[in-house]
Amino acid sequence: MSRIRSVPTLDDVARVAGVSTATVSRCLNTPHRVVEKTRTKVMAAVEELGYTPNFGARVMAAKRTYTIGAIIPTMENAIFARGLQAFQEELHSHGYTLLVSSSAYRPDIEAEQIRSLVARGADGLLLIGYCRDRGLYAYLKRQAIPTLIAWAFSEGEDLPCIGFDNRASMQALGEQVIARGHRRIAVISGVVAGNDRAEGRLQGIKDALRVHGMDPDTLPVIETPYELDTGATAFGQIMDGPVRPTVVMCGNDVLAAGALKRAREMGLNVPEDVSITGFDDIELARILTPPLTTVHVPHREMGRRAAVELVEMVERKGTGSSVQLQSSIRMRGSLATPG
Amino acid sequence: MSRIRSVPTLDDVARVAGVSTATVSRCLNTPHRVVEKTRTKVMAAVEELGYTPNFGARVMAAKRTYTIGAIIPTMENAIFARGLQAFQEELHSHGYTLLVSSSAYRPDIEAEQIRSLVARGADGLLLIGYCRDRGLYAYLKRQAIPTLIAWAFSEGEDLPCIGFDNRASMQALGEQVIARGHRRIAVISGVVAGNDRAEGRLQGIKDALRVHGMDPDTLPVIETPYELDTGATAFGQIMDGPVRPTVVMCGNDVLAAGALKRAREMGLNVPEDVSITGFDDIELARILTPPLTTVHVPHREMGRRAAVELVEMVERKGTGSSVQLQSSIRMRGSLATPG
DNA sequence: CTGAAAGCGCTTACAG
DNA sequence: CTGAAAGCGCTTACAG
Repeated sequence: MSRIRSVPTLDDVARVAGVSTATVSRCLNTPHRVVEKTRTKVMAAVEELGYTPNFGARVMAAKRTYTIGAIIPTMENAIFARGLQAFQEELHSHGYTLLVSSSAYRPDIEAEQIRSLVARGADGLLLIGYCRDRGLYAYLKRQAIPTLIAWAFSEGEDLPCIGFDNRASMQALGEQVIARGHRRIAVISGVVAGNDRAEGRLQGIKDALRVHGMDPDTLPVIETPYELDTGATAFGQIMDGPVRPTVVMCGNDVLAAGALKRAREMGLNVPEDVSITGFDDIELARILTPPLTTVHVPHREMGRRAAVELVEMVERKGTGSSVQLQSSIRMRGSLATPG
Repeated sequence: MSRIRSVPTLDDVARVAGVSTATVSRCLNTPHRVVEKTRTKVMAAVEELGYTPNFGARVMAAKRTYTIGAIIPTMENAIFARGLQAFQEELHSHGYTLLVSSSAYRPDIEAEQIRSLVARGADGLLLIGYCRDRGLYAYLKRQAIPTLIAWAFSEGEDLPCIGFDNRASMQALGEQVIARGHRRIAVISGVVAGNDRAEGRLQGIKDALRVHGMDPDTLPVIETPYELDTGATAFGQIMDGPVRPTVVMCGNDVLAAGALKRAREMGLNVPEDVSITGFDDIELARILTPPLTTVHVPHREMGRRAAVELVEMVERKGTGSSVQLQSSIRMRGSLATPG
């Protein structure tokens, strides 16, 4: 069969340079172990042929890809964007390439993507949150692939994590809300099933109620995907209900932005008629009118440290250690004392 | 490298199942060509060992990855997020996996990532816009890797593209602005160097001026990266200048949002004191106060069709055809007739 | 410093 | 339907 010689191989380079493939390989990977004269010759051949190493072959022979895989629930809103960008920048400075996939919050797709990334020889993996099938963890363990969990912090898990305490953070915000005199509180939560961050945030609000002697079981909660429109719809439902709350606490800033939008459409003034709070402090929060009271999360810091930690795990073959970051409350115009 | 030893290979499966590696491979890739009984036996062994094919080896032997690579300039703001999500969904329905990298608008990083994705055996590539080194195009051609350009439309290029005419779209908006009576126009543009979309949009505004007999050379333009804060800063500079414009046209919605924010901080009312326009119609545009007049781009449609087109190119080995999509203007509260 | 050769884990004509 | 074997393109002990 006639071979199409359009893509040059190591062999071609070796032939053109008049050396062995071993020498070419050395020129590319450990240039200091080849004498200058040979190296010059080889590099000229590389240049002439426009040679690029075949990654698959390289991975197979060397068992090392300098690739880190990350799977995030969504690319659509800005929740993960900032942190991921910092993650990538830090990885890049250590010589690693980041490959990203988004699972659309679907566990089955996430599982598929994990396997795909592992099979592609990812040296390490970044995953969001803890909630997933036990089998998947067993798989990761068997493949012995360094894995770090981000955007969540929890003691006593098998895998190291880097993040903050979603529950305690939201509780702190809840207590501030109550301290300002709010008693009729409603919640627009993210979908809790399979999402430990959303679950934690919801529980945090309930914790705050308990602390103040209120009954968490009567708290009105609407669960909905993290989208502007669903946030708007949920807000409408709540405000059309029999008992209007004085504050609507949202599971994240995107939901809160949707709520704010609907409030405006309904002719309600925020915060005079109703207060609204968010979570994450994405850029959006500062440019809304009024700006959003929310929980600030150190996204960039989290991304950067996740990269440092994961590279450490990959290179030192260590098990990694968990890092807890602090969140903080940003008081802005969308929260006031109830009128 | 204890990791390597513990991961089961095709050989292990073959041994456990008592068949040849060829048969195991067939069970995995072309199951209908293996009798049921053998297949059951093999699949049991696969299950028992928790076998996952080594991707590198597979790529090398089969020359096919069912992977599409995409490199976008940024993940930080929502410009590409929606379209990319649709791209991924459509690819997934065709059995392909998407791998994404972000170049931070840096040509050197983009080049590196293109080579990395190609070396990793990507079956096809999605790139944003046309501006890049000729050598890179030569490389892609030599590697014979199907490549589609998105977010831009231009006739007579080597590679097929899917997108809209950035220049004509912005011209249309510019003409509307002028038709409303604006004569003192200022522009906050994205960085034009290496960004044909930003360049096209800027030219579009100048085209509009020409059509109305105005001099494009006296148009005040500030070029700045696509960020909220830079948009805000640029807006401040413009409004602190000697001649205040009646309208500030921005290169995209993110810049416009920043401008709007600074306007508020300066105590200026939009659109009474000054009008502001954007481009892209990302979600943000609708929730700002006032909502943004902008150019609507069919992001999801673009992403979806890009996927269809690229899969076609990969599977039919065709050269692909270009698709031009229509943008449209969204008139909202941020634009009014000058007071 | 350099080369011959084994091996990485898979797929796929080619026989049987 | 199934197996033996060549080959994909690279890396890396092992010799020399």
